[in-house]
Amino acid sequence: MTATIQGPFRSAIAMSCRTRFAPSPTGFLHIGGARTALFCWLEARHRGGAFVLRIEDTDRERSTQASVDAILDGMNWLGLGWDEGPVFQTARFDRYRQVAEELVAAGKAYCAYETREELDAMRARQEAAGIKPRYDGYWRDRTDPPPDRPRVIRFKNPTTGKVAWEDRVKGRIEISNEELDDLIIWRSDEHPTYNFAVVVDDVDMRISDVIRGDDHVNNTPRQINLYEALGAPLPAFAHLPMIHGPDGAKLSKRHGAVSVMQYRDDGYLPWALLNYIVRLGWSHGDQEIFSIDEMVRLFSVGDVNQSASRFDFDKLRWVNQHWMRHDDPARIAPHLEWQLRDLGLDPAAGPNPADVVVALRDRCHTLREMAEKARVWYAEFESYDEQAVAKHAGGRARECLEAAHAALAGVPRAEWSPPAIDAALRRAAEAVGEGLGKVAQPLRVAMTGTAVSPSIDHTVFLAGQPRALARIERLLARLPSPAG
RNA sequence: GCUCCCUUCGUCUAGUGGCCUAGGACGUCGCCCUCUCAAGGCGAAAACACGAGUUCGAAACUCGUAGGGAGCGCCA
Repeated sequence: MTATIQGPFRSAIAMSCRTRFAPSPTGFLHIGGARTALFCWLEARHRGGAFVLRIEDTDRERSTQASVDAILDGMNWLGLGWDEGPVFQTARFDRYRQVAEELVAAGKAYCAYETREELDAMRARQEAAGIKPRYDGYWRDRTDPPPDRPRVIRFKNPTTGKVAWEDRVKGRIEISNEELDDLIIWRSDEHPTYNFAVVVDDVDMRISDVIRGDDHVNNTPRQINLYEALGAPLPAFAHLPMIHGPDGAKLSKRHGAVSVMQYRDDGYLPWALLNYIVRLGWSHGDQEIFSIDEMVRLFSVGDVNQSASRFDFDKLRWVNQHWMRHDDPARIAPHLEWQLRDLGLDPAAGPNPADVVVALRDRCHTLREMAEKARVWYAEFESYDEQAVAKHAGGRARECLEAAHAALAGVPRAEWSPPAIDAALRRAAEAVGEGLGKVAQPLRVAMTGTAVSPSIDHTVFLAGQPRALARIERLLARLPSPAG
C-alpha cells in the first residue's frame, strides 16, 4: 500500500524541479558560467525536471548579439541543451513594469527623486564616516508633491527583523533587514533592475531551485523580501563556490583559457571538460571519471561543497586524455578532424582519423597535440631532425632499412595492418641479425623525420604502403653509399 | 569600514565524534616494462590554518584569532 502511493507521490515532487541558467550577454561563456550551467542542467536532469535558459539583457549598454551567440555556441558545444528558452528579458519589459506598478499601488514600493549625483554624494559621506553605504529612505514615506525630476521606483524593504534561508550548499544564512536598504527596482530610464527582473522571472517561470554563483548570496535576502511582497512561494537557493585561477586569483585571460570555446580550440573533448569541472566542488566518494549519464544519475546540488577551488590545467589534461583513451575512436575522430582542418590539413589526404586516434591517444593529452603529431601522415615533412639522423641512421642502418623495405614491400596490399607490419619487421630484423629496435629507430626516422613516434607498426601502417616505401627510399638516398 | 561566506597533501577532494599512525586522484620523484615517446604496473615524499572549549574520545561540534573571498550601483 505504502509503495503504491510512494511512487507516484515522489515522482510528482521530482517533476516540479525547474532550474535556470541566466547569463548576461556581455561576453563569451566562461568556465565559471559553464559550471553553473552544468550544475543547473544536472540538477534538472537528475530530478526529471526542466532546465530553462534565460538571457539577462536588461543592460542595453553592455549586452550584444555577438555575446548571445557566443553563449549559445558554448552551451551547444558542451551539449547542455535547454528545455525552455532562450527567454530574453528585454522581451518582458511590460511585465516588469506592470509588477512594479502593482507594488507601488499596494504601498510596497515608492517613487524616489534623488539624482545620481545626490546618491553618489550620500554614499561618499557614508563611506567617509565608515558606515555601510545605504539609501536613507528620504522618499519612503513622503507625501510631498513630486518634484520635477526623473524618478525611480524603490522597494520598501522591511526595516526590522531578519531574513534567513536554508541554502542548499551553504547551509543556513541569516541577514538582518537593518543591513539592507530600499533597492531600486525601476530605473529612471524606464528599465527594470537586475534584482527585480530576476525575481519576477523566477516567479513567472516557476523556478524551484535557484542555482548560481556565490557572488549572489548578498542579493538573496533582498530577493526573498521581494518574493514575499509579491506573495510568491520561495524557491530553494543554492550558491556555488567560485572557481579561481591556478594561482588563487580570479580566473582571467592570463591564466589561459577563459572562454569555453577556447577549450575546443585547444583540443579538449567537451565531455572531458564537463567531467573535469563537475569535480570542482562536487564529488562522489573517490570517483574521478564520470560519463554524462553517471553525472546525471549521481549529481545533487546538495552535495556541492562550500569552498572555492582552483582550476588545474594538469588535471584537466589528464581527464581529457582519459576520455581520448577510453572512448570509441569513432566518437573522437570527428573532433580530431576538426583539429586537422584547423591546422590546414586535409583529413582525406591521409589515414582514417579513427586509426590515428588509436595510434596517438596514449601519447598526447589534447586533440590539438594529436593533430600536430598526426601531421606526418597527412602531408610530407620537409626536413629531417639532424640529431635523429646522426643517432639512428649510422651503423647498420642502411642494411636494416633495406631489409625493412623488402619485407614491407612483400606485405600484400589487402593485408596492410599493424600486426602484419609488425611480423614483417620482425622478420627483417631477424634477417639482418639485429633486434627489432635496430630496425625500428632508423625506420622511424625514415617515416617521420624524427626519433619519436607511436609504435613502429602503427607509424608505418598510418603512412600507407606506397608512402612508407617511398619514405624509406628517401632516407636511403641521403645516406652515404655502402663501402665497396 | 560594514555585512555575508570560506579554510584537509602544491592542486581537486574523501571524511558527517571512535573504522584516521587521515584515504583517493592530478602533479612531482624512484623502480619495472619497453622499438622511441607515451601509456601501464609498483613504490615514495606530501595536508586536518592557529588557539581555546565540549566530550571518555575530535579533521569532524562550539567560540575566538589569523588568512582568503564576495557584496555594499539607476551592473548583472
